[in-house]
Amino acid sequence: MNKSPNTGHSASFSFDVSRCLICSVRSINMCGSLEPEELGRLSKIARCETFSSGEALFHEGDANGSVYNITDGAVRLSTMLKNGRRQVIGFMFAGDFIGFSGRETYPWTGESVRGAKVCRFARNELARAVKELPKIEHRLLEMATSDLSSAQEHITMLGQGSAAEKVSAFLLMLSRKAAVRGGVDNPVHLPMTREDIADYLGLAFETVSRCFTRLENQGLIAIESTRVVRIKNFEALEEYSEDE
Amino acid sequence: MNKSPNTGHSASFSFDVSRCLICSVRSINMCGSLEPEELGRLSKIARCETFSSGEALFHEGDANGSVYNITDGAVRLSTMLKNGRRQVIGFMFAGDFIGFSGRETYPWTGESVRGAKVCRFARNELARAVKELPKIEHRLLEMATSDLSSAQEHITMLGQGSAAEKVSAFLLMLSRKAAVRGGVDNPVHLPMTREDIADYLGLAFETVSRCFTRLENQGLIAIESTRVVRIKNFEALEEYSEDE
DNA sequence: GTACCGCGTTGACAGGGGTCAATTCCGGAT
DNA sequence: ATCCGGAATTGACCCCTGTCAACGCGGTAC
Repeated sequence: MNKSPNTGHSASFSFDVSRCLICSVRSINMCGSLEPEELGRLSKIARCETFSSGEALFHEGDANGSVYNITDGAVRLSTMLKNGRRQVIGFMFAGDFIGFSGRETYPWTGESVRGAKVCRFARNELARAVKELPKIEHRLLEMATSDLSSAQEHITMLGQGSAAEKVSAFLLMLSRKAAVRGGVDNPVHLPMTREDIADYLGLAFETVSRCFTRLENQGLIAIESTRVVRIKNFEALEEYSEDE
Repeated sequence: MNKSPNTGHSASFSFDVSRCLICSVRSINMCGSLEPEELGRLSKIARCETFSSGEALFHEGDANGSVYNITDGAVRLSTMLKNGRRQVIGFMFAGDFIGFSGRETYPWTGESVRGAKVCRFARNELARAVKELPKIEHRLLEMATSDLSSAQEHITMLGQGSAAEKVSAFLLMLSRKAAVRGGVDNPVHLPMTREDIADYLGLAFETVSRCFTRLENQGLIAIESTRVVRIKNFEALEEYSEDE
């Protein structure tokens, strides 16, 4: 049930500002608020790291020492409950920021899903940079506000509707998020397993699987492969996920 | 099902800084970061308002013009779904801030629960004040981060466990929140209805009612009155709400 | 005091989804 | 190409919880 292999090793190296200037997700993340010369200040304390499939960036309960900008791939945030069940709090993609937590230890475990690249900052070093560049704080507030909206959508997804409605809403959300970061929105790519989706939606993984099959039989989606789903009827799927 | 009477009228008046200095929740809200002389700048743009039971502060879809500091009572944030169901996003109490949303319109309806007092700020005026007093932005980021933690707890509550586990977790959360804002933690006061709790936890209100009865029969709580519940066995209730 | 109405409780029943189990599929390694 | 193990699918069954319904309680207005 618990599965954080933490195998392999992550490469880690700092880099100069030129790498930041060509960063494909800069405009939508924390650094987007800065001028090129200000970016230099940040790039000095950034460390680039690569995580292989399933590898943990940090574990729930570890000292909360770093924050992360995801530049490629996907990261799953989850928390283990006393009863052995797992709740997936969210999936973070390129452009997302991980680290909004005031606690001394991480409240969740962050694991790469089929590989991820990140920019890591030591908390205290970022705090120092923020004092020199208050713009960053403004941008961080915008991003925290956006995360809060996502969490509230997640709440609505969990609280309301049948299993099929939840799965429909999940597919539409992934499609929308892919579009926001400049990807293709229709053949939806699912880097995570059925069990990951189930733990995100508060369902059993068998139920998630059954819902995919049912949605396909009803002609709303086409399962091109296990991890690629084409939405054939957006309106019907949206009606199906009759939320908000 | 839809119930936003919006009856009665709210008193509204601005006030001088002396009211702020004696504000009982100042230390835990947005204004807590400011020195008395800085507080004067904020107090100039604050408007004090009182809402009677069930009255709406604002409706989902209204122009997002104001933000609120709650100084007394409780406010319910909720969203209506296409299928006619309602999801309660959260209950906000004295010291809490309402307004973390970057959208042009409110994504939820805010209604007082058995009366509430608030400090209202026009969004654009607050934004101007923030530019002069960047400390406020720092404090707002802390508060948004805290809200995000609450939302993630809510997600865990919704995704995992039986109805009784959810209700147990809810009672413990209310107890904890009351303690944080300086109230009594044990006879837990419930300003909201069973239906409000149900819509918060993604349950039917009959199920919530049955859970209360069952927890009482098992000796974990005592229902002193409909809106007052005494926790008789914290450990057992925590074990029961076997989350996190 | 009394009548009323919203809120809460309790009961009966049916269905959705969790659980357990067997089988198939797919992707990566040899 | 073949093998292997984890992931996904599908089936059977039962329990939890949603739904519908009736009833009781408590506070408010008159």
